Amino acid sequence: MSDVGASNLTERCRLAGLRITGPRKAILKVLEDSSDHPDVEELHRRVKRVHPGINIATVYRTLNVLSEHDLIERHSFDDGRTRYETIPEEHHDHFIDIDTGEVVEFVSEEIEAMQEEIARRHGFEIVSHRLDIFVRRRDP
Amino acid sequence: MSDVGASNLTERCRLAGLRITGPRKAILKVLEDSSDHPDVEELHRRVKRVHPGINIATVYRTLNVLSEHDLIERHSFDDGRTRYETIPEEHHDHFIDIDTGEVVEFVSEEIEAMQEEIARRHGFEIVSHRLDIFVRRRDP
DNA sequence: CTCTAGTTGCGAATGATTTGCAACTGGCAT
DNA sequence: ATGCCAGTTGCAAATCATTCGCAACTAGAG
Ligand SMILES: [Mn+2]
Ligand SMILES: [Mn+2]
Ligand SMILES: [Zn+2]
Ligand SMILES: [Zn+2]
Repeated sequence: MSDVGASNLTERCRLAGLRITGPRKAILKVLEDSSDHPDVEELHRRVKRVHPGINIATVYRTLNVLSEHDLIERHSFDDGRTRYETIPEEHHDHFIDIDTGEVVEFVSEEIEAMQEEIARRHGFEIVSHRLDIFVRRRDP
Repeated sequence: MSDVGASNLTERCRLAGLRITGPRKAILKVLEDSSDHPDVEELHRRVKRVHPGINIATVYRTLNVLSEHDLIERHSFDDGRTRYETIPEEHHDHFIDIDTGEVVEFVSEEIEAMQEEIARRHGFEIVSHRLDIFVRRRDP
């Protein structure tokens, strides 16, 4: 039970030639189960619940490996620690509520298209980008 | 001689109630004279040329004060160190050439407008944002 | 089952940035 | 001009997130 949706991330790891060890299984599961943007400490905390002995250095190393293989995404949001999320179905950018720290995702085909357009005008080819919009709830 | 263009930044500091000390004069001058996006070490190097005794902790502290008063802008660009630039006449975003590290500025009214639009749709008010586009020169 | 390169735990090392503290010094008030 | 004192500085030590060295494991190919 609970094995619904054969772990895509684990399969992708295998394809990337990564060993599927106990600590990694735990980390992958936590990543898949997370729908927010946790930092390393928080991921470590979550992973310990299923794999108590895990060391935070292992979490760091595994996240680096996963991110080098483009299996997860790394974010900054300017609060000093790096945050992570699984690669989404569809690319999105983020609103960060500066009052609550809440992160809200959004998609804008128009903005994406305009980026391509302006990059082309400058003779550049886009490799990646990040659009972080720091916001505050509208006074109603 | 060379005192052309009475230092706007210094005046803004005075208005903000900051003391204009020797070390600060030097830092402000370097910031005004820089048209790139130097990091703290580089700024420290440049400041030492006009004020040899300055300590890097002072540079850090001053940059923090200036940035808290919105007199300069802080950037990340994902290379581990924080970079700075004076607040520009007109807001702009950045291309970062991942091969050379070169930073190129651009302005897109359209993208700015779309951000406002989408933020409004989500019930947010934009406080600030950052759009960093990591690029590579087009194969000609 | 064996063997080995990949992985892990642990503690020490890094590197950027911050901080405690005593010694200075702008610049407003006499 | 002179004095005063909160803001500032230099220096060294402390933080904080992240990385690394290394010896002990172990996944998984053959
Ligand atoms: Mn996201
Ligand atoms: Mn710029
Ligand atoms: Zn985007
Ligand atoms: Zn912008």
